[in-house]
Amino acid sequence: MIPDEDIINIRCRDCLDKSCATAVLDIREMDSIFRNRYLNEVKKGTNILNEGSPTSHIIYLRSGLVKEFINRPDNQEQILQIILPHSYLGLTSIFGDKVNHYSYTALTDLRLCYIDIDVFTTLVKDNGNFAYEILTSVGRESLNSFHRFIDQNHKKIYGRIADILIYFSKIIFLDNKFQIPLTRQEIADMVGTSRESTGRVLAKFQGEGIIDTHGRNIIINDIVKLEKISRYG
Amino acid sequence: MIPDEDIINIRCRDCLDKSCATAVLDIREMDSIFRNRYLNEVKKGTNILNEGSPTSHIIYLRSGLVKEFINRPDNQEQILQIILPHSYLGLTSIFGDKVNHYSYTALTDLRLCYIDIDVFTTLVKDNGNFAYEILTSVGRESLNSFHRFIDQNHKKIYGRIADILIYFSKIIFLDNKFQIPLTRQEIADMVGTSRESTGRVLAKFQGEGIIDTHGRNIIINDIVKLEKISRYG
DNA sequence: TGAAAAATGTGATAATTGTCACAAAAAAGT
DNA sequence: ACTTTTTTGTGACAATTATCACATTTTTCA
Repeated sequence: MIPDEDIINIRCRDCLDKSCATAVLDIREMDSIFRNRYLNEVKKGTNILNEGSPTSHIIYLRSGLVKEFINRPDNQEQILQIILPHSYLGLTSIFGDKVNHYSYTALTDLRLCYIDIDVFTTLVKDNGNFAYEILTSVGRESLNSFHRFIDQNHKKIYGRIADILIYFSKIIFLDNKFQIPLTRQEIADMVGTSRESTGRVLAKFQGEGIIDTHGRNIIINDIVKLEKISRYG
Repeated sequence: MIPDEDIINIRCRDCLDKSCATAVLDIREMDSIFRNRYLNEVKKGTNILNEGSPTSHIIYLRSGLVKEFINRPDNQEQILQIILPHSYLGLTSIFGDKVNHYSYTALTDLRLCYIDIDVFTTLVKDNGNFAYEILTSVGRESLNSFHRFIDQNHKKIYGRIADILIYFSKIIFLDNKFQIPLTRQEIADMVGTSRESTGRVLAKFQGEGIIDTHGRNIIINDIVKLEKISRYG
């Protein structure tokens, strides 16, 4: 897909989608990103990165939603998180062994910026404030994922599914009504249960009036009850 | 416990226990750490940090073993990892909200260095190479924990316990014979099962000749079989 | 060394959830 | 609009593992 001319030509310094971290860069530094970045638009469903591949670019998500996952030996997926716009994909993997440790797939149409890894590294080394911002976001991101994961780990499936619903409502869509960008299988892959169990739990929630579902359309009627289930279920 | 005079007085630049990251600091910078660090020796079993407490110092583990864990609402522990000497405790938590997200307890007697967080932050901001090294180690550390956790998540208890045994043998003690610094309950807390199940699995492994156990003393006789169990169990 | 506290073993039972194959429904593509 | 592919629902059954209370062993500490 070929981006519009004006989206191609907008400079990083003028870009409304730029990351928090880049705010600490000076204009010269922003321009160095601009000269070395490559803009790409990508269709829903496209595979963006595969775990194990070498990292040549930092990928910045300007718009759209991305699922981050790993392939397990029993060829099931483990979905780690849904990535929101204005974040980098897999920052954690980038430093160190320069190999991508996670895979990424577009859940919606996306707009991506590819930034050369050497340019990015140079910025980190030359601008301590930028380094600090990146460090902060790596830390926060990994804590978030980790906590979510640990939380889930000791819950039964009702609690896990409740968690997912709350996650999409409160973190991804900021609405009690949304269209979940995942199949039942993928929801299952996110919480580590089976497709069938996932469907059964959603049906049960529906039956109890906690949610309404028609396929991927979900309305949360009773968030309080859902939170109770998340806590004790 | 009061450290020996010569251990108190050794400067960071001369310290044999210093971290890889500090290797990129110049002497002036190392001395700034030295002037602002506080050495502490701590007995086995001591609580070093509690999740939720504000971060005032970076803690560097010079010697000993530490368990990193979080307290779950059902007041069980979830042990995240065993921390080896020459690493910082909870680097991930330090940037961002300046709150400790994990708790730490000494599994053996320890020697710790407390470094003022502002001094540390200044170094990160002033020395890009140092920032890069820290970034690398935060990334690597969080990937490691995360991977271990995900791996465990879809395994049955035999596989999980096998994992733990391999972990202690290959990563912590580098020996097929070791004294595990955890109770059965703690092993259970690490893999997310019950104390009873943990004991039963270890007894079973013993019965099959895969390991020998007398209390905390463990000898791994058949690492190959253990790895097979880890993979398929 | 002896008493108290902590850690571990035991066995039966119950709860949770994955699994299977197939039908039905929905979505995608032409 | 129609075919093909993908996704979802269903119900019975089996496997896994937590739970319980108590006995026993080991460790800790005075």
